[in-house]
Amino acid sequence: MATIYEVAARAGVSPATVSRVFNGARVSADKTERVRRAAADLAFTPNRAARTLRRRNSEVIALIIPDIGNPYYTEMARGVGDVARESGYSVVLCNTDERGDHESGFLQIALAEHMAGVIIAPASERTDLSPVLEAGRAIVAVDRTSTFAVDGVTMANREACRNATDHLLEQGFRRIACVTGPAAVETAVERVEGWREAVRSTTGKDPDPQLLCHSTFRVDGGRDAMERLLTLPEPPDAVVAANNLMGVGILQLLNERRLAPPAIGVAVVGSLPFTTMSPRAVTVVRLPAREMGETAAKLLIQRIDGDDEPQRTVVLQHTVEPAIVSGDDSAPALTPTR
Amino acid sequence: MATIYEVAARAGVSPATVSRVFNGARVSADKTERVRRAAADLAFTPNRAARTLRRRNSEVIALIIPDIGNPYYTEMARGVGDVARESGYSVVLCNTDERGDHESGFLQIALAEHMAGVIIAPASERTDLSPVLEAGRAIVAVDRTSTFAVDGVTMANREACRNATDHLLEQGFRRIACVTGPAAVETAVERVEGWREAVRSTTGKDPDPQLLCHSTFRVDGGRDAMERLLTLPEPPDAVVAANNLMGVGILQLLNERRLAPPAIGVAVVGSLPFTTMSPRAVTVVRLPAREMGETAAKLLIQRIDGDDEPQRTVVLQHTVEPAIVSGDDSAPALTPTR
DNA sequence: CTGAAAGCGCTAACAG
DNA sequence: CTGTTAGCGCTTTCAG
Repeated sequence: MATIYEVAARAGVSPATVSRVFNGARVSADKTERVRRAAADLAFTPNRAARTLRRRNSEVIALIIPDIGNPYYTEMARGVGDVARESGYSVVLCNTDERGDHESGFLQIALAEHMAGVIIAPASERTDLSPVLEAGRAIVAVDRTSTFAVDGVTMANREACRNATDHLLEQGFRRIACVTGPAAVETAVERVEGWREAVRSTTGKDPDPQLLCHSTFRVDGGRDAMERLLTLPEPPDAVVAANNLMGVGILQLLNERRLAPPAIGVAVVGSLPFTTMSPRAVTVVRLPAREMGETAAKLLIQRIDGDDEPQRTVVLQHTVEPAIVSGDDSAPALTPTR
Repeated sequence: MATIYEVAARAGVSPATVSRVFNGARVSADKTERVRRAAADLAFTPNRAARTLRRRNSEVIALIIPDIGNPYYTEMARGVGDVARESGYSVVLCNTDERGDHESGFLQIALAEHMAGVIIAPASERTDLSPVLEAGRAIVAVDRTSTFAVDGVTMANREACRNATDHLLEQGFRRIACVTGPAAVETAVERVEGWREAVRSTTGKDPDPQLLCHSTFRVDGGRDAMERLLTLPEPPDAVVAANNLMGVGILQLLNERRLAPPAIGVAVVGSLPFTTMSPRAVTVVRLPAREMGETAAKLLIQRIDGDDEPQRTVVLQHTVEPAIVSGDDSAPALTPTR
């Protein structure tokens, strides 16, 4: 690892000039050329730790997500990565497993490493973002909002789940269960509201509380919840899954029990990326995860670049891919794989 | 962000003593206590850039993978993360999208940031790892080997695919296709060999070359390949997918064409984590991805800690979860979800 | 056990 | 446009 001094010596210029060449400051063509050549000869790469120390600012963005095993977040990560790379930032992915302690650990590290900014899907609405704010670092919340004053990018969760439920109602289902995530997670709660709204506005009354199941936002969570629902004295005739993974779990269990749709109505909020069944019997509400990542990254980079407009929140719109209950079953699947 | 000097002043000691307290060097109990208190009061966090600059070594490990959208790699990432965290390292995930240029970019960054080590699933056998080696940094290759002299952790790819194919043969299939990844990817090729071996040893002759399909290691790749295979004058009666995502694509297409197993035999090398079908009709060869990550992390940390034994390679064993062709179909699925 | 002091490699004034 | 110089915050000899 050659240093700027060795390059300077070899090129016959001062270290400052070398630094300037690598930072786009004005340097005569002649010296620029000599520096470039010397740097190439020595395989020089600027020492980022030194640069960060000096500038009190690095070129990396932390992306903190609750579940790296969920394709929804990895798709989002792709969006963040693409936009960030275009602007010269690297993204480091931090997986909290929905644990608050890991979350604050990563936040800590982001500050200690002087990272340029952080994009976080907070495990809780009350995740303490104040250290970041106080340090004057850029931050944007994705997927879930925060009680702290930060920019945000979210989905229209209530509407998404309402749309999903509406499709089930249109198909004639009347006893529709809702399987959602932990009550502490905002998206889980908002989606329940959408479900309740839809049922209420069609049937004129609140859904049976027994039909609401909280569980984890994972495959197991969906399985467990569905299992519980099936043991009800009066089981549901349809179910709406509040996230993709729960949808997978629900469908797995139903398949095992020989209850696959259309025997029972199923709608899922979120895409089923790696499903192997023809998804035509399931209503899927596609959430633009990648776009969410891109938007968050753009917002963050604007802030890093000094934008100090008032706090903003962007709400992204979903698209509904309705189940086909009857019709030409040999047509291609409606849900594109990628 | 308080500095070590402010903490020192508040505790009435020298900066060196503060440093010692935070690095586990011997300091009197009295001063240790005063330093701890002062640090807490000031919410002091050591500046990592400074520490890294000085020590020429950071506490982060780079994990470079070709496809963050593949659950196989995210499972592996979990394994790496868990082991690393236990030893006080943070892991940053770098997604190359199977692109050599991104790959070398990340390698560059890892060096420039003086990261403690890197774990890489090389996009190609010939990915240039020499800069890392020359810098004396620890490195281990996972999933795929390297022509460079580095430690490695891989799967028994040939055997895995051979086992998968054998199960198909045992079920009586005789015209078995193999759908695999790019010919440039080692795992893709090794798995083909396993297929060929199995076919040869049972039928006594080489498989029909038309039955071998190279494509991308993704869902689309599996779909495309399967589609091609079905147009053959003499289509296969079974197919072995060389990775999980291709397996998903193949099953999707077969479902759409109403050709789902057991109408056609299917075996997959790799788990089907988010599949919604009952997987009992499909032979799955489970690859211990998480364990691979854990092993790689342990190996890497040993090297970081100065171990200079000769180069090592660990080969992990898979487990076969055979398809159930006949029998009690209402039993639980054989493939656990998590 | 503790403090003083010298950098790690880079950038950013400040002169010239 | 270019060189000199003074640190960024931390660790680590080297004395004491």
